[in-house]
This record gives sequence, C-alpha cells and structure tokens, in this order.
Amino acid sequence: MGKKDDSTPTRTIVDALTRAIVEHRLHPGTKLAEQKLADHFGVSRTLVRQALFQLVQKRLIRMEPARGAFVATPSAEEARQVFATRRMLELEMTRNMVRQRSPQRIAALQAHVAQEREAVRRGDVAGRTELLGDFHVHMAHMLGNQVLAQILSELISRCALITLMYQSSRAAEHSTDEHVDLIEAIEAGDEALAVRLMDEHLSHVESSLTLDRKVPSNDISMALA
Amino acid sequence: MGKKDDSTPTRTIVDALTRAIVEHRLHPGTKLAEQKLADHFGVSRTLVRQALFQLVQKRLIRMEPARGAFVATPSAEEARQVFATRRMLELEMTRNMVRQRSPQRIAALQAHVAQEREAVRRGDVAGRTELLGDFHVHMAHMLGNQVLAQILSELISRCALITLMYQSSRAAEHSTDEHVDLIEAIEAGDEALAVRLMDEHLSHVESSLTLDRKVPSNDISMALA
DNA sequence: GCAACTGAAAGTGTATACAATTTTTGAGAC
DNA sequence: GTCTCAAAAATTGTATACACTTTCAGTTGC
Repeated sequence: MGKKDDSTPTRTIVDALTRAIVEHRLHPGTKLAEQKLADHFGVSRTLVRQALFQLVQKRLIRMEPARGAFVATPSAEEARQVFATRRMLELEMTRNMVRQRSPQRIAALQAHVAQEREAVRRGDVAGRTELLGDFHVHMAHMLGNQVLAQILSELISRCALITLMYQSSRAAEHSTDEHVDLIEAIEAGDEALAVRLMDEHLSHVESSLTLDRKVPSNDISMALA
Repeated sequence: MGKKDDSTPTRTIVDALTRAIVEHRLHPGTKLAEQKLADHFGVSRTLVRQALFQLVQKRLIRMEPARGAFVATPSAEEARQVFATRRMLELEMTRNMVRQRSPQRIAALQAHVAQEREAVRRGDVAGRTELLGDFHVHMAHMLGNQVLAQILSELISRCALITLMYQSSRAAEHSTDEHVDLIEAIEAGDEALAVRLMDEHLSHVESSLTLDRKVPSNDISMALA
C-alpha cells in the first residue's frame, strides 16, 4: 500500500511481510520465527527483529514476551473501531475532494479505477486488493496531506488483515463500481451525494468482515516466496 | 501522552525519549548518539536502536543513513497537515461526544480540567503540556475507540514537538478555558456550538506555532536526567 | 492408557564484536 | 589565518555469541 523504497534491508523485510500479511498469504495467528525469517531473507536475526518491531507498531503482528511474534488477530471490536476512524477521516476527505476537484484529479481517479477493473478482470487477487485500498490513499495524496495519507494507509492495511481477501471477485467488482459512482458525484460537485456514497461504500466493505479463523499456515517460506 | 507500562526496557527508552522530545528538553535537530544513550540508560546499543526505530515511526526523530538519529524538525507544511488531520478526527469526535454525553463523562472531563488548572497554577510546564494534550485523548477513550485514541495521541505528540512548549502560562490558561467552554457546550447538548468551539480551539493551538529553531542542546544526559 | 515429570532442543532477549562509513584532528601549503 | 588533505577516532550497520525461557519428546509412575 504505502510504498517507500528506502532500499534499506529492514525496510525490505517490513514491506515483504506487510504484503504477505495484508494479502493473507500469512494467516492471522501464524508464528513468525525469527531464525526462519532471517534464513529466508538471508540476513541475521538483528534485522528481522527490527522489522518485527515496526510491524508491531503497525499492528500487523503482536509479540508475546519470550514467545515470539505472531500475525495479528484483530478482534471484531477492533475492526469496528478501525472502520469508525476511517469514516471520520474519509467522509471529511471526500468533502474536501469535492471542493478541490479538478479535471486532472478526476482523470487520475478514473485511471486508477481502470487499473482496478483490469486487476479484477485478470483475476489478480493480490493486485486487486492493493488497488482497492490505494484508491483511498490516492485521494489523500491528491489533497496534498501526506500525514492523512500515511494514517489512512495504515488503517487500510489493518482492514485488509481483517477483511476476507478472497472475497468473491463479484464483491471486488462491486467496490470498483462504488468507486466509479463516487468519482461521478465528485465530478458533479454533489458534496452530499459523494459523502453518502463514501459512507455506504465503507459500510459495504465493513460488512464483508469475516470472523472465522483459518488454520495457520506455518510454512513461512512458501508464503513469502 | 499515551502511556503503556509494558515495562520492557525498550519501552522505557522510547517513553523517556518521547517525553524529552515532546517536552522540548531535547530540541529539534539534536543528534542522538547511540552509545551515549546506551550509557545513559545502562543498556547496550541494541536496545537503544530498537527504541530509535520506533521513534522514527512515530515521526519524533529521523535517521540518516550512517549518520545517526536526530530529533525531528517538522516543516511548517507538515505542521499544517497534522492539524488538518486532527481537525478531521476531533470535530467528528466532538459530535459523537455530544451525542453520547452522560453526567459521568462530563464529570470526568471536568476533573481533568481541574488537573490542568492545578498544573498551570503551580507552574508545572511539562505536566501542563501533557495534560492539555491528554484532554483530547481522554475524549477518544471515553468514546471507547482505542484506535482513534492511539492515532490522536501520536498526532498530539507531533503537535507538541511542533508547538512552542514554553508558551506563556497565559496561553495555557487560555487552552484550559477553552476546554471548559467545550465541556459546557457538550453538557448542554449543543452540537453545533461544541464543534465550533473545538474548531476554534484547534485554530488557536495551531496559530501558536513557532518556526524558530533553537540551538540544539547536545547534552543528552542533562536533558534526560 | 494417560497424567506428570525431566532433559534436550529450539527460540527469544541482550550484549558484544567487527566491518564500513563518517567525523574529527592535525600537519602542511599558501 | 585558513584551506586541503590524510590519518586517527568515533559512530553506525550487521552479525554473532550467550544466557535464559519456552516448547516438546520421551519416560516414568499410576
């Protein structure tokens, strides 16, 4: 989602694990053994550890004293709070987007949605999930608020961890359609409608929450390959 | 601000440095040499490093490759974005607070303000700054949204790094007065007024920004003592 | 058969070692 | 006096070492 290629080794590990978790290649609850990760990335535990601590702050993993790191298993309550917070930010963001709309921005959003459609069409589940989230972060960047974009990016990562990724491509299409409708409302300058559409969109995403716990895949190497 | 006593050594270091930075005992731009910090805390560089990486994520310090860690020097633009984001969250939070008000909550907020007054009265600059920020986080906790509270806590830490701490105690009193007015509006159930007061309050805090750069104090030990 | 125990194996938490880079110091030229 | 440059000192980035805790297999006792 929020990509920065600092190209520092730790960053590489954080990004790789983030993607694996967000894309559900590593299931909630999976143990992340430091030596196994170190072997996989070809570095020492030192760097793996730094990466793990950063993921703890991003709430994508949790660490239990002397027991190790595990992919986070957010509670339903936490999910509710994450979505409530997204609403606070994104409804207001939508208002600002309507007020500061421009043909270029509309075009950029439309181009983004086209990418979403393409990912859905070719069955690229990982790319689709990332693009659907990036649509929201993209809007924050357009408003020129990097702080907002950063926060939103992290909240959306947590949403992806929470939301069932292998939602039907039917549901993904639905999200894309909602993005299209939202863009139209923004283009038309209809603030009330745009806000309502964003609100409903978030409701739909939230309602696709899944609370079932998959059996953890312990094969870290395969998940990261 | 957001205190958790995990009692892990790394946490201790993060908290100590956070307080030192937020309370302006360590000025923006100050070099944070790892060995000096390690000596001060009586641990190895390993733990100091873990702490520094966490502070980077909280945007309280920045790290330059092979050059080390420095207390962050947020730009005016970043400050603007932080406050814009706080507004998004806090205006909506204020609305929810009005809707979900109760005598207990009002009383708790009033008790908090009493503490603020006490800190102002006895000239406790550090305590005052912390309490003024905690007022906002406290509201988030009351709404039962820990996610919001966490984000707000971090934004407020960044604000404290940005805002001149040694603002006149006159300005601190002013903030406290605004808190009192806000509570009254909430108690009266006047949503529009409460939101307006919060908006103005944030404007006042934001306008007390200082852009002058103090000469860095390099004496880490003294600042942390 | 199964619960409780014991020792080995594996894993985490912290310190230390060492290579690579940056900063400082000091001598010499102008 | 200060500018340049090279060697020394200090500092960072990564790996490794080691103590301590948890996990697990095998065994004993019932």
